[in-house]
Amino acid sequence: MDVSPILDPLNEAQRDAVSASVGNTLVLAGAGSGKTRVLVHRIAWLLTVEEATPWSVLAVTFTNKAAKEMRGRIEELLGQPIGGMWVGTFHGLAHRLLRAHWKEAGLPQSFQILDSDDQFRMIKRILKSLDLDDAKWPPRQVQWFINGKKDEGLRAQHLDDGGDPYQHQMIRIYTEYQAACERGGMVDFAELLLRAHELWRDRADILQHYQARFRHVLVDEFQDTNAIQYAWLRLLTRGQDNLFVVGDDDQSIYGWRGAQVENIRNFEQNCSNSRMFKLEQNYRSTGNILNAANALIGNNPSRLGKQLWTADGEGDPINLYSAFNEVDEARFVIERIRQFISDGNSRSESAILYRTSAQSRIFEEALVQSAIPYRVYGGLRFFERAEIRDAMAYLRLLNNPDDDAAFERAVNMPPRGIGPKTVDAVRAHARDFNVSLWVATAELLKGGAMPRRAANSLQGFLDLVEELRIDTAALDLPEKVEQVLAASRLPEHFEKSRDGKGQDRKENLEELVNATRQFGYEAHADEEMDELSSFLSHAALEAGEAQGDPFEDCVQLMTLHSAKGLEFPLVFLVGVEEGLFPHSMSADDPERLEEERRLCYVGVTRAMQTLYMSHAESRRLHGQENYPRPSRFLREIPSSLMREIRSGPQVTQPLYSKPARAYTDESVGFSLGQRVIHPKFGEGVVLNAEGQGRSARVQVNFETEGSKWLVVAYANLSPC
DNA sequence: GATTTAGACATTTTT
DNA sequence: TGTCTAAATC
Repeated sequence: MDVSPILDPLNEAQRDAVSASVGNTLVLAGAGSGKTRVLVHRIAWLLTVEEATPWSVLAVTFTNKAAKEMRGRIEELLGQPIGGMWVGTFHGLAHRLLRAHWKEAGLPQSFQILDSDDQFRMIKRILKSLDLDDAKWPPRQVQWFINGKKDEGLRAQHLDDGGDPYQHQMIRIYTEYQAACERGGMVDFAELLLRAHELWRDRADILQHYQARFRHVLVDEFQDTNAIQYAWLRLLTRGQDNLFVVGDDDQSIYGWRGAQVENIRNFEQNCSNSRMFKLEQNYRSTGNILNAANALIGNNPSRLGKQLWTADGEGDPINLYSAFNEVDEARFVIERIRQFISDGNSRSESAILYRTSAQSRIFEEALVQSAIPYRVYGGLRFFERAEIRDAMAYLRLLNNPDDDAAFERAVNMPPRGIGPKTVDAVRAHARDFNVSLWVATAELLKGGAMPRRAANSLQGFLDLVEELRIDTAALDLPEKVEQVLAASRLPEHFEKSRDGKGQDRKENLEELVNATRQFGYEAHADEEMDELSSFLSHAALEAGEAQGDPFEDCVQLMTLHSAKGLEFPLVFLVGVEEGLFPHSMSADDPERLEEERRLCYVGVTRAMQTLYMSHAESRRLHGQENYPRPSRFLREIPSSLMREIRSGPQVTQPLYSKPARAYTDESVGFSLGQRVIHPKFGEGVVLNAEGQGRSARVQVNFETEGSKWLVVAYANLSPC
């Protein structure tokens, strides 16, 4: 058998991992070391050398994008489709299991997926029905609590309040929420995983079937698994030693949402007969960038340990820019990007990475001003748009009239004279008789106690949905959607709204028809669901691409979290300041501080050729002027790898933020932005000056001591 | 039922 | 300081 296409493109470490005998295997894959490649080639190896059938392979990822990429690359390598293989996200695969075993999982056959927004609204409704003030019990916090518990595999009945009234109330809300989900046949994201786990845990026969089927289980980004995902994998592979996982403990940046680094750190202790392979050769970045990354991450005490290296050259040093303030920082970055572009590079080869999404605004303004196209990652995605959700609500009602979330959304959208009072009456009836909003409406109308106007509107709504269901029953999906849209009158409603977005919204609705057509072309035949339910699940599980034309050549703006897995020739890591990065919310806890450092490591290793890091001496945050010190992460990178870029005095002038002011105040003797040294406080930058003669004072931002006002006559400052 | 205004609040996000 | 939500008003 010729295995050369599988092994030849690999380096030695990769080859060892790919060709390892079947057994529990951990591949510790550093940034840019060919992680996906190993996974893909390993599967190809199993299918050829180990003679595994596609049927016997399960490969799990976290995002739909990663799943799609993996499938595509395997098929490309093998030159044939891999039909029977299960490749998907944890949630997608759990969903598939639950569809196949809905009865055993205790779900109605027509169960619906509740996405985050539906879940949020559902929680708000529960709070209202429990008569709880949502100022005191913020729905976001409740959502966080419930999902957190589910991610740990805990149901409300497992929880103990320990006498704490806060916990007690949260558990009560959790209980009510779960009951409401069950009444409506709703399953939220975390519930998918939890149910799938319980299914296998409680039904030995079903578990055995899958254990017998999946002889090979592979996991991508293993450091991001949470407790329930891990438990699910352990059940499936129990006693089989067939778990092959790839990940990097140094890139674990989702601890805050339940990911457990311990899963990868303790892999060898937890799994029998396990081996570890380290991939340390990096194919992405220059030597200087890797050395910086290695030095930085070396400050984290608890690691599995690994050193990235490259066979290529050292490259340029890392550029460090100390901006006067955040405006100057943006100005500097955009200026460098402009140069980069005029040197003949494309805009999409450059990226601006920041810790918090609020930081994007100032860069966007500067880019707009320079007329440079850009794209911000992580906005609203297609199926999250209000108009799309409105239209989907009608489709959901066709599928299942008891879908309360859909009912609430559609009942007065477009407005048809069903106000909050009317809806409240329906809600009250639904609660009292423990029925869905749809049934409650029908009952109220039959009772005849409704005011005439409201009754007419409600009847009209019920009739509309009912007629649509009958009329479109035989149509295929795109036609169905087209007819539903027309009957809902949503397009007209958006069209006549004149907030400038009306046309866009109407076009998005047309795009929805396209999406259903596209969906029809893709293979979803193996599922035993009708086309509409299948599409609804798809919409919930895969929210689609974010806005923005991905084909246009744009400067890329994103948070460090969303940059994981990407690479760019030119990277700007901005706002590298204490309080912002590491973020003040993480500063007190050593574990979270380590995660911040890993985040910085992720950021640094995104850069292929050139990396700029910048911090500002002064930054406006929440309307307040701050004088942050440079981040400790900057000090953790050896200065021999860095090149400081000093701005000339002409650029220290804040461009638009402050009224023009003299640079050099002769009476003070120092200029703004100038670097000075103080015998006790060390080096710093002059931020501000006031007064004259003996009372003249300057504000200096010291690297170690922070910002201080000093009287020039006594301070013994000297330029440096 | 749309538009205006006041108030809260401000890590990171995929499914 | 800017954004988002909810109440208040036309």
